[in-house]
Amino acid sequence: MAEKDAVRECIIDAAKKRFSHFGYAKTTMAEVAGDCAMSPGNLYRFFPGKLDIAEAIATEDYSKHLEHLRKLAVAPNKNARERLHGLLFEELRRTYNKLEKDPRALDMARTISQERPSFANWMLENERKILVELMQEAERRGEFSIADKEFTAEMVQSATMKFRYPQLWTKLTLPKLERELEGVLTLLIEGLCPRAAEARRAAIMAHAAE
Amino acid sequence: MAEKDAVRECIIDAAKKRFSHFGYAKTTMAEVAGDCAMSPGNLYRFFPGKLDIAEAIATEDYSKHLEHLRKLAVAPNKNARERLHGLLFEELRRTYNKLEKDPRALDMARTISQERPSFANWMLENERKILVELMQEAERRGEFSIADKEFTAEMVQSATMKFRYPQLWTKLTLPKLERELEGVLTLLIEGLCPRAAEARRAAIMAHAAE
DNA sequence: AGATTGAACGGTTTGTTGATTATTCAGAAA
DNA sequence: TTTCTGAATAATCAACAAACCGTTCAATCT
Repeated sequence: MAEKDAVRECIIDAAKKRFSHFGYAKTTMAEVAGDCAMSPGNLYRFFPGKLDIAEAIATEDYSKHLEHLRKLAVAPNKNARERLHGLLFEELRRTYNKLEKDPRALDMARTISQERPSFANWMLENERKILVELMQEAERRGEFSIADKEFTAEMVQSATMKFRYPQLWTKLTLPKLERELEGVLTLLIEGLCPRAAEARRAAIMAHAAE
Repeated sequence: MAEKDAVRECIIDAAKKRFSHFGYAKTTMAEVAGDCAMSPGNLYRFFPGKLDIAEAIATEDYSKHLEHLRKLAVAPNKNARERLHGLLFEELRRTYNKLEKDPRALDMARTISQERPSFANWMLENERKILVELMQEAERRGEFSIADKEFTAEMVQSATMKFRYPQLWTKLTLPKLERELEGVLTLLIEGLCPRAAEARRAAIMAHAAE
């Protein structure tokens, strides 16, 4: 079984290299098999298909990212706004940098989420869970008190959708995107009503004074 | 000159019928010219090109919509939240219905905003102006008091982007979209901070009592 | 038997050719 | 002269064939 895992790893490694160098579409199963000194047919004893290799690569990478996000969501030395800021900005920057460093990654990402909508959904769900964790932590600390956290998390995702899909960026630079995300974040935290903001500031000061 | 305008109108009418019946791509300039009893070459004395005919049709239709939105933005018998609600929901419903009634409209819309990004930009700008009007009216009535209205309008558009692009709806039904927009709207108005919502309610009651 | 191969199959992509169409413009019509 | 035409042009599209590639599986090897 350890042997089998090693072979899986070899396949993933070879595919990772070829996908990022030539792109998902331009990489053939025969090539990946060749890199691992096996026949194309044999790949199918380890993965159901080409897309599953890509999914495995994406999952591996994404899991690390998720753990990072989870830490940001409950960082002890930051208040709720700072934690949400950290979360959303980390996600924007990761996507932006990945895209800039390797434009081929976009093709692969698009193929996966087109062919396997459940995968894209799973990512959103994970991030939503982290948002819920953030809000629970905020409640524990008396920062926010949100009745339906799951629903609110969904709404936060909806409102920040623009920053998750590079197709919607239309040649915007990272600083412009960051400025816009900062604005949306402020709106989400404080709302449009001005007295709300005043009340919030008062609440923070009261909390700091005690 | 009145003569010329009549011919323009004839061309627009003929194109409108053909575009909505057969689609933008499947309609030829020769056909539109034939409908107006003229040669294809002659169309170019009235419009620089095919896309400009489509743009004229879209502009005409959109202008009516804009006027409607403008009325909603300053409706005297509604408070700021209701006006914003009316605005955003009207926009969502218009897009949804237009799309459901005539899926060909999407092709034309996509072609225009792909080939003429400035047109899509112009529409966003117009709607942003209306949002600013709404906020100015709100300030006049003591409902909101927003420092940088232009920027805030941009942020509201950013946060509600999902509801403006059918490509992002992924098989969602209108009721689901409306429920989601309602949630985002609440978030935008009240913010995540709970004391803000309380303060807002208090402010409304104080305003009603005076 | 279980693991592995590689030829065979069917679906997709690619490349090519012919037709269609937006646009132009020299000249006919008014 | 001004208005309009319709053939000419160049660009795009559609259709078809060939090549390619993911996937399967009967045959081979260990």
